[in-house]
Amino acid sequence: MSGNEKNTEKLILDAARNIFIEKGFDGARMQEIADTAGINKALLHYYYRSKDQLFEAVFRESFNTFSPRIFEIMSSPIELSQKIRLFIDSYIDIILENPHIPAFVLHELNRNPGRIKDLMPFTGQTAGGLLSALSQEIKSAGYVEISAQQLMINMIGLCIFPFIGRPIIQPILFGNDDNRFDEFIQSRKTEVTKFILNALTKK
Amino acid sequence: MSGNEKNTEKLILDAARNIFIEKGFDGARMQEIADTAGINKALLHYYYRSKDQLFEAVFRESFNTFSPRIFEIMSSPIELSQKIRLFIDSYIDIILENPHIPAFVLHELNRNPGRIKDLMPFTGQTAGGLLSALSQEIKSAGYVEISAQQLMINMIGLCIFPFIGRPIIQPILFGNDDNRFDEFIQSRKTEVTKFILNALTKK
DNA sequence: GTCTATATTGTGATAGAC
DNA sequence: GTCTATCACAATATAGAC
Repeated sequence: MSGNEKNTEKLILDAARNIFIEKGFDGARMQEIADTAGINKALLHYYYRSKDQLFEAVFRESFNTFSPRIFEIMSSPIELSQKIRLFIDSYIDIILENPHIPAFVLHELNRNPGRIKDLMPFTGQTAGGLLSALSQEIKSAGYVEISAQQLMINMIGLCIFPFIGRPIIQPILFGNDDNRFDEFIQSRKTEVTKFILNALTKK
Repeated sequence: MSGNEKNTEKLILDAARNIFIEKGFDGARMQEIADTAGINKALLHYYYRSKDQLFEAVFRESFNTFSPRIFEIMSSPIELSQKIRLFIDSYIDIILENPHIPAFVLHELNRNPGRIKDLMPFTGQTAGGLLSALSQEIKSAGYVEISAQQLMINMIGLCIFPFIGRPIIQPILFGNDDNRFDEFIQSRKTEVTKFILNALTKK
């Protein structure tokens, strides 16, 4: 344990995060991670025995960027319409800070669906309770009939999709203009919130 | 050109499609494609000079599974509410027939965003006209104020997300039970259509 | 802890016989 | 058109000096 250990480990993790998230596990190269971190391959293997272990660290971290906050907000004791506003707002904020993580996590889970089981002990238990609670809140609020599952998927999908789909959305809908896409994203918080709340309101 | 050429080419393309869509470009191996096709690597390179060219064929095909149909439906001269119903219905049908293509195409476009330009000559031109037409239809129908872009993204996102997110959605929301997820997807057509039409209706 | 050098295996691609 | 054999290089991982 020399004085540089913590620092080097952070350099490695930062580099690994960038490379893995950009290229995925299969596209990432240990050499490139080492170069980005400003060290050599051997030192990578000194800190993390294998590419798999290094990836595992990055993937876990990425996964946890999103899930805890979701559960936290959805289980807070506030009125449903406010909860939805807060959820959309916070969720899009988190994505804006980590715009490439959703595509990364979803791709890696599709590549290896079994991986989710390692991350579930927390996630799985909490979900059941949250959903039945949400289901009650929907009824109490006098909203239209919709299952808690459908509503959750709608909310998350509406927030995430523009980012996952950016490489196809931007060129087709906004041309090469980054600014027009950014404006689109900026207005998304308001637009998605309006859209969802209106969809839930009886006529 | 022997009698088997067409047949072999189809074997190769079928195998390549399966492997590339399952594992992505970086995860796919020419050896595995050859094995799946029941031939050897050399023959792969005889039909497609390189892995890139073989991938290109598969990717183009996958991309075109979705985009033409979208434009076709959205430019058909029917009433907007019917158009939306038809769109959701057809779009989810297409995904059900090719459930892994959306994740595949979006991942490969994120891995190499420049690639979209090769596929745009058709796509790009048509989009502009469709969007301004859609914008008019939204106003004429007396719906809430929403841009054509926001509406399109909402419709596509609500259809696609459950499939891209399946590896995380199913375990968390429905446990290991495939049937409960299938039921969920089955009801999605109706649910998404209701959700969107209600969101568009003034109160 | 960090480096250089190297072992070992994997992988895309081609040569050449049939 | 199809095969076997092989090349050339890329990539993960380790050995061993400092």
